[in-house]
Parts: sequence; C-alpha cells; structure tokens
Amino acid sequence: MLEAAGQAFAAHGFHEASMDAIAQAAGISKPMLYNYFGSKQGLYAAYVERSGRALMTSMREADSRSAPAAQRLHAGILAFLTYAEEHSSGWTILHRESFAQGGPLAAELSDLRERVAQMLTALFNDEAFAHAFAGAGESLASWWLAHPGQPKEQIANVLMDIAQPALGPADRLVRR
Amino acid sequence: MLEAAGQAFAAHGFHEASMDAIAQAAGISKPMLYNYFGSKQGLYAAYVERSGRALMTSMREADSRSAPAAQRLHAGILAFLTYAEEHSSGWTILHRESFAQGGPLAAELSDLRERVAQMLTALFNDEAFAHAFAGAGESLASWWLAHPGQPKEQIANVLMDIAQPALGPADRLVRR
DNA sequence: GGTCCATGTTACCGACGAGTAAGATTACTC
DNA sequence: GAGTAATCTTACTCGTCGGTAACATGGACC
Repeated sequence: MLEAAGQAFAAHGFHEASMDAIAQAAGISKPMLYNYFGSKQGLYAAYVERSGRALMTSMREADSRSAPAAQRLHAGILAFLTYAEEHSSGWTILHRESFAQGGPLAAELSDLRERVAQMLTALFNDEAFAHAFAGAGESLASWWLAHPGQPKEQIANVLMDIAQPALGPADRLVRR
Repeated sequence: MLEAAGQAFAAHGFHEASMDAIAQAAGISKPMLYNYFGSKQGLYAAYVERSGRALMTSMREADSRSAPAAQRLHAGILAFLTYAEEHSSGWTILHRESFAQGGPLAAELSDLRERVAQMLTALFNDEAFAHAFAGAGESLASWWLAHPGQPKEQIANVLMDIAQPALGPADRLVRR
C-alpha cells in the first residue's frame, strides 16, 4: 500500500502525484489514506522514512565490524546497489529528495545523508572525499539502473577502484 | 529578471514557486511574465536553458584542446566549481532537475548531462567511471557550497586525485 | 492635440487537488 | 435478527494558482 504511493511519487514527483491517483493505484479510497497517514505530507514522510530505514538496515547488516576496511566498504557498496536495484522507487525518492532543503522531510533526509557521510568519513579520514565518493555511488547507481546490462560486481568494482587510493595502504584489498 | 525566477525556483522548487511571487520579486506584474515566456513551463525552461548554456560555455572555454588531458580536466573542474559558486541558483536547479525524468525539460537536461558524460567518457575511456566521476563532482560541489571554507583549488584536487588512476599513465599530472 | 502602438496593471476565471462530512456496508456481539 | 462499532465510499467544499480579458498609461508621430 505504501508501495503504490512510492511508485506514484517516484514516477511523477511529490506534487504531480495526486492522492486520488495513489488511492486508486493502491486499490482503496482516498479517505483511507487520510485515515492512515493524516495528510499527503504524512504519507510521503512515511514512505521516505521506511525507505531510508530499509536502506540503512540493509547496509548496516552487510557491514561486519570485524572485517578489514576494504571488505566492509565492498559489502556496503553491494548492499547499496542491491537496495537500489530491488527498490528502485525508494531509491529514486531518496536520491531526488536528498537535496531538497525545504519541508519537514529535510531533517529526516539530511540525517540519513549525514549518517552515510559519517560512515564514509570514518573510513577515509577525509570529509570532502567522503562526500565525493557518496556522490559517485549515487550517480553511478542511477546510471546503472538506467543502463542495465553490467553485472553488479563490476559496478561495485568501479567504486572500489575509486576508493582504493583513499584507504589506508594497510587496508587495501588486492583484487583479480 | 530571469534571475528572480531562478532564485524562487531554486529556493522553493518548481511547484511551490508561484508566478505571483516571482512577478513580485522581479518587480513586474504577472501578465508580463506570460507576455515574455508564455507559460510557467516556458519561464522555467528559459531559465534552465540559460543556466545550462552558461555552464557549458564556461566549461568549454576553459578546455583548451591542445593541453594534456590532466590539465584540461583540471581546468574544466575549476570552471565547473566557479560556476557553481557564482550561480548557485542555476547550479541548484540544474542539479536538482537533472534526474527528473518527467516533463519536456527532460530532453534539455539529459542532453546537457549527456554532453558532460561524453566529454568525460572521452577522457577516461570508461563510461561507468565517467558517470561516477560526474556524480562525485556534483556531490562534492553541493557539499562545498553548504560548507564553505575550503579553497576552490583544494576541492578541485580531491577530484583530480580521484581521476588520476583513470587517466592514461602518459597523461598524468604531477602535483605539489 | 488626436491617433495608435507598446507596455504595463488590476481584477477576474476555471481547474485541479487536498482535505472532509455524511452516509453505506460489513462484521461482530448478545 | 436487532444493535452497534469498525471500516470504507461517495460526493462535496474550499483554497490556491496558472492563465487571461479588459482596462490604464505614456510616448511617438503627424
């Protein structure tokens, strides 16, 4: 049910997705949406929150703390790509909204971004590079979803190659 | 005059920026906007087009064809950062809209993105990496604008460091 | 000074869509 | 099977905003 809303939001954006359309797509009637979520903002927030939580959970459980840095990063990247692949609506929304400074979602979203940035900053010891790397991942994921065909591992390797020089030399992973 | 529109669009997004508000901010009346631009879409398109053209021009004229690859890249990055710094509204709009697949702007925007991607692909001989690199630049620029303080050259160097391994060994530039 | 075009303004229309009130329908209890 | 509570729908209100029609103003030219 949130899923229908997510698809509508992802496909048309917040404003062009009407509550009537969402209700119809979800197979229920509009007042039900209001009953459950209070308002359109509420519905959107619920969806964004769920998506964000799902992504974070998926990345966190891939990140086994005891492994060396390069392996942890690789696992995180794969988790991220898998999420983007399997929940393309959620990923689209998160990506699109992650720099929309207006609205009460800003708090939620910038918090998510912040957490990812912190994970990466901790890994790289370089805040600027962490943000650049995050952007590389996002952009690459978008491109990959629009032009599928390459296996996920290969995409992940592109990112790993970018990350290698920034990892402490001791943490480097030899591939191939 | 387009400037007022741009600021409104950048601050509130396309839908929340009302024509009345834009007209007032521009110091003219609403029918004048319609006289010049035909419609809200038209106004938006005009602004996006102008911004895109300005960015491309600025990057292109920094790109002296005869220089080695690393220098050309460096010049392009600086031009890009300068544009983002000086036309933050334009940059915000371009960045936000560059993955909004809906609307007639899609053509314009994906064309711009395509051209940048092609320039980078030509440089790196690797399409996936080119998109990742573009995303890194965008994300880093956003972060930099939100957290100023570091000099532009330092930001550019972060990107250069990412690019180095992907440039042909012959093209590498020794820094510092 | 009258005519006319350019440039602008005020005041309105109509559509669309968020949100709601009041009624229908089902399910559940005694 | 009557009463009733929960669940869901139809049908409406109302504000907002894109777009426009009709009306002002002011200069140019004769």
